[in-house]
Amino acid sequence: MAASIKDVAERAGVSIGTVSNVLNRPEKVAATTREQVLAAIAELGFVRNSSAAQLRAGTSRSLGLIVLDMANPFFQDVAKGVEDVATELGYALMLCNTDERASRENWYLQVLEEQRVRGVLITPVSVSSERLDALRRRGTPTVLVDRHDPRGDCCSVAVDDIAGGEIAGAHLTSLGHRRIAFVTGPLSLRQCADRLAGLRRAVTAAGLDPDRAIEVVEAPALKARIGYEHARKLFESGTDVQAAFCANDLLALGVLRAAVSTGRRVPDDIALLGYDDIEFAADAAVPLSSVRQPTVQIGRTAARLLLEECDSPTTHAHQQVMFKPELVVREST
Amino acid sequence: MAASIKDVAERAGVSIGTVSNVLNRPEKVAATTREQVLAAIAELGFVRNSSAAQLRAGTSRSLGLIVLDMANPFFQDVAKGVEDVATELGYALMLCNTDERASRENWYLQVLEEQRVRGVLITPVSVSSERLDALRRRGTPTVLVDRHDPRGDCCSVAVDDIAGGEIAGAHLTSLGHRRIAFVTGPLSLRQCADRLAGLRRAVTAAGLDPDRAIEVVEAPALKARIGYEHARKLFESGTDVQAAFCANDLLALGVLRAAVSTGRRVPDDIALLGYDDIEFAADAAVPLSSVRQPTVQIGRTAARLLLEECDSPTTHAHQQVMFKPELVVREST
DNA sequence: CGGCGGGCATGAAACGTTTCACAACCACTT
DNA sequence: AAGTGGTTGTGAAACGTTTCATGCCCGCCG
Repeated sequence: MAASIKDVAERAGVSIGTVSNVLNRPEKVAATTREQVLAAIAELGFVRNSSAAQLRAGTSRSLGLIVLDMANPFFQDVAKGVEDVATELGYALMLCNTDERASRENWYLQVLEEQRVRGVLITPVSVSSERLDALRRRGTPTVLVDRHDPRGDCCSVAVDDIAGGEIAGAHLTSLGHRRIAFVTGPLSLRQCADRLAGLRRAVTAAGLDPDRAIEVVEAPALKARIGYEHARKLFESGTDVQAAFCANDLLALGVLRAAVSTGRRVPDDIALLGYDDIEFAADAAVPLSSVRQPTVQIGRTAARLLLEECDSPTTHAHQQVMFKPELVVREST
Repeated sequence: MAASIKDVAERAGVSIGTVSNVLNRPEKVAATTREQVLAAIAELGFVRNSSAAQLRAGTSRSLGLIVLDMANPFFQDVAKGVEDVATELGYALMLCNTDERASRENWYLQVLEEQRVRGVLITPVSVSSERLDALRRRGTPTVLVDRHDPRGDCCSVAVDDIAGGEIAGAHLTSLGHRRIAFVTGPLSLRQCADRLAGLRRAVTAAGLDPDRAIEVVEAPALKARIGYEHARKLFESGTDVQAAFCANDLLALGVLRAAVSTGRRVPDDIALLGYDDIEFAADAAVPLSSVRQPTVQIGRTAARLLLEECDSPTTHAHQQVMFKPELVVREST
């Protein structure tokens, strides 16, 4: 069906090898020959078959990125960072969405390994994955994103959530707040637990008793709707909290809605601090203060670590990169 | 390096063909032989090389999806729909982000064609693309997403934006509003122009003069920040508009912020109607009424059309599917 | 007993590249 | 005239599958 390199060779009246050279090392072939070959390529609409190229080369020029949820702004930004670096270096990116399902993660790992991708960036569904270990064992470089590798047998890029919680707590206590709600998703998520730990540390450092200063509101998901419902219940209970620190911006936006709908003014009646600094945080009805993670940079760094390992697998030493988050103050605190 | 089918064959003491049969038609192989082969596969950690399989088969089991911007919730939902259908049928998805740059679009089209993907779903950067036409001419099925193909030589799935504008206009006029602001992105975008056309039609149908009833506020981008700035200017000018229809939800959220910050009450002082019904619309400080597009269904439909064309290229007839949007009323109107 | 058919396994060809050792040619130098 | 070196081009092998014609073995029927 499609024209092959052989058809091009015949048409241009040269050998197959020469066509291949025009494609891969044009400077090695005489200008006139090259012209003829290029003309033949154009006439036939030839497009290189990368399966054949890969088969022969034994390696592809593509990366896999497996994330938990592409609807999550965090992963979008990470993906953007990865994509930037990848396209810059001529790698194609296979973007894979697990929806937090282990079965899909395994399926994608299988597909990527069959495709012989050069490397894989992944935020695994659970801490340990047999298939992932197998992939690594067989020699495909792997980088963990937003996860820390306890065993140090691959690179990882994460953000220090304890530090993030601490920054948040320091900010709120320095504004004089003595009763702080921590609105969070399931504390079984490391992220949430760490942010709480950091908050407690900061509150303690400010000379308060964390058990009395912090009121934990644990919600079942990190969504705006859920934040709204829980905050509403909290407000209607006649709470005395002066500030709410939320485990992510969506929760915070939900809390903001609850505040507006119960007639509270932000930040006068209640201060509000989010986490992630999603793009929309700055444009909320009351622009939201937030703890920003360097998401795009996480992606870029992860991609660079991966490609470094691909390029020099022997000299490469695994690194555990840990970024520090940063406070962005707007009108809600 | 990696174990090949040949290694497996040796280890299991069978021929290469038999291993291939175990992989592809297990029922054709005697149970005991199959066991041995499977054992050998497990021991060696064999993973099929899909480049070789593809090369031989001449066709791959993957699709390409090229979108303008993965940060846009519209495309996220579309992608989800496509992914659902694709994985269900065992196809892998290559997700490609052009960032609205033609150069990237061309690069991705090249990569996808080299990979011999089975088909391509695309929202092209511009109306006509030489590379895209070439791809189609060479026999790769193509479906346009959120675009209408004027020439009818491929399938397309889009949404009727004129109808959307009309629904919006009918809703607002039925609420008694006589002066309506249309806050929009560049009118050079078909989407925006169509929605305005629909709005004018509805206003006319309500017995009003569209030139006097509608105040067009054309902003340079469909972003919350921009919506805030333009709405603020509008409000401070002492306008008499009673309602604002926004070309997308992000603009509407910006307008909401402007309303809140200038002390206007929504919907009493000003009614607000968005477009797209992004997930967050329901959880804004004032839950936003919006015109919903069936995004996930667009993705599913597009994928199904594509796979249908792949499966029966001869009998397939191109279809131009056009969905109608739907009004979702919440508290902002 | 001879022949036949079904169930399984085999071996080789083919897919479209890349790569590499080698050949052909030319221009110089000795 | 022979040798040297450099520039271009050639042809065949190899990559790991799938597929298909072929062959083998066994049991059954006549």
